[in-house]
Amino acid sequence: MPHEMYTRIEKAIKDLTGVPDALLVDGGEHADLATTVAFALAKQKKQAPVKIAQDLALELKKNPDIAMVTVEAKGPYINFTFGSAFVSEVLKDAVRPGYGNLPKKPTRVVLEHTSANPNGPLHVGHIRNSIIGDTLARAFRKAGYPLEVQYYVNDMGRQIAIVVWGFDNLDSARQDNEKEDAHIARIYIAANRAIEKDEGITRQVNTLMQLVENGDPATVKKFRKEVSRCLDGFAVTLKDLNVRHDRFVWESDFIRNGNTERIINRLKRMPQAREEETLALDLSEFGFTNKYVIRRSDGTSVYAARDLAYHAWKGANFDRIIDVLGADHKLIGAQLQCTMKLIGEKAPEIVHFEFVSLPEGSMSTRAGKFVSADDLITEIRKRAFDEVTARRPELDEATRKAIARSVGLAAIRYDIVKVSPEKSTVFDWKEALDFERQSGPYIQYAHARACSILGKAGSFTECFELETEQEIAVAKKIARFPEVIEQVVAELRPHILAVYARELADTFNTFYHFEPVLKSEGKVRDRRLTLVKAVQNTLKESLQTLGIDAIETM
RNA sequence: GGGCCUGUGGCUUAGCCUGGACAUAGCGCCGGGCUUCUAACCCGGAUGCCGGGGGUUCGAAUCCCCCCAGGCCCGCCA
Repeated sequence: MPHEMYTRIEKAIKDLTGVPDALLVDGGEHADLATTVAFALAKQKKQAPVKIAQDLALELKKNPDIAMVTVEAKGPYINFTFGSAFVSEVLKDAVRPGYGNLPKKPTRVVLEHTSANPNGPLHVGHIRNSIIGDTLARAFRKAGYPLEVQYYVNDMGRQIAIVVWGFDNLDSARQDNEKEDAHIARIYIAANRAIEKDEGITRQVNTLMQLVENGDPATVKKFRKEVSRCLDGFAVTLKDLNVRHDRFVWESDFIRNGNTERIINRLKRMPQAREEETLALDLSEFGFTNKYVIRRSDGTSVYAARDLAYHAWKGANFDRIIDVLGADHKLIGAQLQCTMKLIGEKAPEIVHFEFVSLPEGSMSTRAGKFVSADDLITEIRKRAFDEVTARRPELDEATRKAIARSVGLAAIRYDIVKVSPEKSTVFDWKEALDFERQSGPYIQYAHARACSILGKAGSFTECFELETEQEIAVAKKIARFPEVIEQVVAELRPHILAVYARELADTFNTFYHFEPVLKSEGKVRDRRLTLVKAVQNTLKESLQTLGIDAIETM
C-alpha cells in the first residue's frame, strides 16, 4: 500500500513534468514524501524554483490518482502527506497475525553462515556472523522465500589436524564439566605451543592431512570424532543464541563423493589454468594479482577446490546462493565468484562483515585470545537476572530466570545486529551488557508495555479512524514494516530492521506518555487500543524476525 | 608496495548506493517528570569545519580525484 502510493505519486510527477528521474525524497518533518523536481526544471523553464513548485502543486492537486494525499508547495519543495484514510487501511493489516509477511516466491535460496572452524568455541567475532546470518534467514522467510540454512563444516583443515595431533600426543583428558569445544580449544592451544618448540611436529601434522585426504579410515574417523565433539559444543551456543541451521555440510564429503576431483578436471580445461607443479588459475585479467591455487604439488586439493565443489553443488540445488563471511574472506570470495562465473555456474552473493576485535587487539583462537560466546551469554544472563530481580521481586525465581534468558539474548543479538556490517567494532563489555535505549531489551519493554495495556483493557471494538498527531505518527511507522522487510532482503542488510524496530518503539513510547489509552473513553479508547494492538503485533513480528523473544511481561 | 572497508559532538552510531529544506539517535553531561495505562520510560538543554584538501553541481555527509589515519587481505593455511 505505501509502495503503491509512492509509485502513483512518482508517476503523477513524471507525467506532469516529463522529468524521467524525478525521484521522491523523504519529507522529513515537513511531510511523508517530497519532490525537488522544481530545481531541475528551473534552468529549462527559466523560472524560479519556488514559482514552478507552486504551479506544479496546483496541477497535482487535481490528479484523482493521488486524491488520498495532501499536496502542498513549500518554497521550492512540493510536499505529500498521507491522510488518515490511508493510515486506517494499513492498520487493518497490522493488527492481524503475520503482518509483514510478503507474497510467497518460487526462488529457492540457500544461505550459509557461521561455518567457523571446529578448533575451539565460538567467540564474539563468530557470532557476528551467526547473528547477521540468522537475522537475514528470518527476513528471507518472512519475505516469502523457501530457504535452507547451511553450516559448512571445515573438517579437514590443518587446524583440525593439529587438534588430532594434540589428542594423540598430549595430556588431553577432559576436565570436569568442561564443554567439548572449550576442551578442544585447550588442546589446540597446547598443540600450537608444542609446534612452536618442535618443528618435527609439523611433519606429523602434514602426514595426518595426507592420510585424511587419501581417505585413511582410522584417520578420517579421528578427525570426524573431534570435529563432531566441537560441533556438539557449538550446538549449545547456537541454541542459546536462537540461531538455527537446517543442515551441516561436511567439507570432506566433497572429496569422498568425487565432486572435488570433477571440478578440478573442469578447472584444468580453463584457459586461465596453469598446471605446473601446482594447479592454479591466473585471474589477472580480472584484476586478481595473486594465483588462485587449486591443487598442491603433492596432488592434494586445497580449501579453494573443495569450496568450489561445494558451491557447484549448492548451485545445482538452489536458485540463489548467499554466503555470510568475514571481511578476511573478501579476496577468496571474489576469486570464487569469478571462477564460478567462468565455468558457467551460479556465483554466490556474499555478505561480508568487518572484524570484531578486543581492546587489546585482534582475537586469536590459536593464541587463546578471545571472549567466548558462552562466557558472554553466562555473564549477560547473570546481569539480566539481577536486573529482573531488582524490578520484579514479586515474581518467582523460575519466571525471573526465564525473563533473564530472553532479555540477555535480546541484548546480545541486538547489540550485534544494530551496527552496519561494514563497520569494524571493538568488543565492549559495558556496551554489550547495556539494557537501556537502543538495546534489545528496550524494544522488548515497549512490547511488554503494549501487552500489559491490552491485558488490562479487556474486550474492545476495533476502530481504525485515528485522529491525533501522535496516533498518526505511530500508524505511519507501523505502515513501513513490510517495506523494511523487503529492503532487508533486497540489500542483504539486517541492521535496517534493527534500526526500524527501535524507531517504532521510540514512537510508541512517546505516544504512550502523551495519550492515555485505558483512561480515555468511547471511540477514543477503542481507536487507541486498536493502535496499541497494531504496535504490539508489529513489534512482535519485528522482534521475532530479529530472533528475539517477544516476551509479554518483564 | 597493491587491493577492499571504515573515519559523522567526549564515546558509540543512522543517513552515503539512489545529491536537496535546520545531519539520526543513544551513552555521558546539565535541568525536569513516577498518588496517573510497566520510569528497562518520557520531556527540555549544551556539545558537529560529517578525517583533510581539491573538483562536479543551482545545491555535497552523500558523486569524482588526491592526501592522512585505523581495520582486513595479498600462502602448495582454512
